[in-house]
Amino acid sequence: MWHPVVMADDAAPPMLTAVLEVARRQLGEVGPTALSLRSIAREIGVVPSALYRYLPGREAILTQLIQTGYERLAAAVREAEEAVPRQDHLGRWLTIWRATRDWALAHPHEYALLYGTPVVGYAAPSSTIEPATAVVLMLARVAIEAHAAGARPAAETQPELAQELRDDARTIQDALPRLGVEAAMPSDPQLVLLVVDAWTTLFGAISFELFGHYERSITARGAHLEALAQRRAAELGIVAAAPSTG
Amino acid sequence: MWHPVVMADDAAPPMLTAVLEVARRQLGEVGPTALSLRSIAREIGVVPSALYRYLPGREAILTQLIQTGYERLAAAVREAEEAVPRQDHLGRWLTIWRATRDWALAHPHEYALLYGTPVVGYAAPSSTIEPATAVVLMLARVAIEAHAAGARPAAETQPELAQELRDDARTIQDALPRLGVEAAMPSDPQLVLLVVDAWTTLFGAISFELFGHYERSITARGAHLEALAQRRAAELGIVAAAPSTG
DNA sequence: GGCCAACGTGAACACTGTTCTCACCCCAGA
DNA sequence: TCTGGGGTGAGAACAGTGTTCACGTTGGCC
Repeated sequence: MWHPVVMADDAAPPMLTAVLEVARRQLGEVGPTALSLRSIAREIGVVPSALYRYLPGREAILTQLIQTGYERLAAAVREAEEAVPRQDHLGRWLTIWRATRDWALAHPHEYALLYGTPVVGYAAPSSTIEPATAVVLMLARVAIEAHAAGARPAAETQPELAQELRDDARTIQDALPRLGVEAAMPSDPQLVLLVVDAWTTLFGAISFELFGHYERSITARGAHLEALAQRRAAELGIVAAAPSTG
Repeated sequence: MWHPVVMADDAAPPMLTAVLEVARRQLGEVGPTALSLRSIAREIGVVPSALYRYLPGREAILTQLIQTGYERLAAAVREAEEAVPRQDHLGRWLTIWRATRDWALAHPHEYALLYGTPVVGYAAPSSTIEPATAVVLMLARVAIEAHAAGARPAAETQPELAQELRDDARTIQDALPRLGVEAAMPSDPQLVLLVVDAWTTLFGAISFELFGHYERSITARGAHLEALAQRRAAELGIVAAAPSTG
């Protein structure tokens, strides 16, 4: 059992913030598994055991980094997306994809901590799964607003869906308002599932790129992600807004 | 520098095979980063330094496990796929997806070693990237055979492709015969790129499932992967072969 | 002024990967 | 039959890790 410092946001001990600062800096250089508590203490100029006054152990540092990592990723993507005109749904959609990839390339080890092999144990603490939903929620918001503006999913990509999957879709749909997505959504479960599809593709592609699986096949990584984003947008019926002679 | 035992397939030292056997067994329990050379030596009943007669270090064990891991995955998927009638392209396609997921669920740590955060260093040795292509090659073969049988990609999912991406597609296409895929393929780059898309989706979804990102959203994981496979098949024009009253 | 709690130190333990020296043992050649 | 010699594994050692615990010091409050 461990009780000190309930990690309340108000008045965080300066040492704690120093630990997380140094930890994130070192994470930019060495990767999650190589991140060393002793090395962090060394850089702060303190003996390793001193950190145990503020943290229950090494895993807690990683958990904190995961949580703020999701928030930093979300902030970067949100900032990029908000610069695009609201009615340009395709532009917003593509921007989310690009900004996510840009952030991942700029912070590969931090990305690996979030989306690579879990290192804290195989069940993520619930405190880390809520901020993790930010990017998919942004995708969902764009898809919903595009739908409200008349976009319709391509009809031919509609296999018969298993009932349990329809139930998942409905549960997700019902949870959206609570997560800040004002969803006056059609009862069609296809929309949510297509968003989950796109979300999976986005991070699947970035992970493949960063983890070396495109090594001798796809070299035009940016263009490749762009094509994926376009295809997923097309499935959702999200098309270019500007005057296009199509 | 390190020279003994060039890892030739003929007459591998029994200790070496024992190491890899025990290593894979332990990998089934603890995960790649926790895999310990000392623990392996302990189980064999030998002192740690003894292993250095046969291996240059811990990373070499992981590299070996990666290589044979890809081969084991490929074997499992191939066995399942070969049980499906050749002309049932959709059935073969879906079987590849299911078999890959089944193997991943049965060997989560081994899957994490292959498709999670790289642990051997950020450039995979070239000996490990060739067997890694087996699954995507199987997807490609089915897509090509379906195409030869008349399947055509959906026309509307065709954004203008960047030239560099078309070049990648051509390079891949040219490499296929050398990799055992007898490809009398159309010059359309779309087909290869759609296969890469599907490949990315497949492992993206499995990684999301295993690494906990579907934790409170998608619970019907099997049905979900099935839907993804169906959608990717539809984009490639792979449809059910049997008499179906559409 | 004295007390108490928070703080950081230092030593220690149990691990890890890796290197090096040393003894053994078996087999080839004289 | 004796004698090397080479491959083999043991053992100790080094540097590093996460974690625990007992010990001083120090600063603020009564």
